[in-house]
Amino acid sequence: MPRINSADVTRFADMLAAMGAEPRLRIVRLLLSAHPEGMVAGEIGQELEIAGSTLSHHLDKLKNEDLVRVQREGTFLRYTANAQALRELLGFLYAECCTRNKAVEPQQILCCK
Amino acid sequence: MPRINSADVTRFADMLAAMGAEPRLRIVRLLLSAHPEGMVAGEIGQELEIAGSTLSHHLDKLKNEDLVRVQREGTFLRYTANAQALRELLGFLYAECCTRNKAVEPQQILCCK
DNA sequence: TCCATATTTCTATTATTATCGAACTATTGG
DNA sequence: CCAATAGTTCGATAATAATAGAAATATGGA
Repeated sequence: MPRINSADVTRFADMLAAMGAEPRLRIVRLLLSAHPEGMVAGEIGQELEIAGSTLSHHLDKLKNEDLVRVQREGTFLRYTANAQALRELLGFLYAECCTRNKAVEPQQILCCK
Repeated sequence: MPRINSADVTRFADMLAAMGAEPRLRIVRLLLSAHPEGMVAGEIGQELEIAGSTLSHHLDKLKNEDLVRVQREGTFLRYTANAQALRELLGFLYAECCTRNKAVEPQQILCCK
């Protein structure tokens, strides 16, 4: 069981905050649904009807927490969800709720049939 | 697999936002570590060194998202983590990452050995 | 080089959030 | 009823975040 230190808590809080805004949660969902190809910024904005500059700001937040990755494709920028980061976040929450304590039984979660 | 609608996304975003502040994430962690007994407000504030009025504000946010429950014990108020709400949040994230899409393999998470 | 397109960065505005002392409310015990 | 204790609500301030139009930057192609 990994040891969780103060810096980890700060980091996971930041990740949760990044996902804790409706436009950004929608962005992450959309990128997951398009995983692993991801989507270029314009497609995301069109799909979610977010103004370009606003979208850019949200993508920047997600990028700062390493929840999404970006790579240039000519004049486009392609964003993808970072599965590893999401894995770590889920692992943290599981450790907190299911492993470290007995608040939530693992088998009560969807994935653990 | 449960169908996720727009209202769900809003609700989960709000829950993530509630956990996405370091003081509140610490509160939830603390309450989970004391689960299922929970802790009275004063103990939480003492442990985390948060001023009373500030703590009250954070507990209110968590309560609004139903992430914690409260009950009076004489002159004390005892707060407990709401395991069911956490279960739903974890289930949602799992569905998004592992089930609905293939971004994160279930067995890569701690709980699914 | 110049143009068109994609996206970001800048700038400003508005809205939300965090913090905490002070005042208030609730409960128990005398 | 009064005092003591626990906790919340109020009020003010400061900090952070969201939004979006306009200007700037980056890329590729004519």
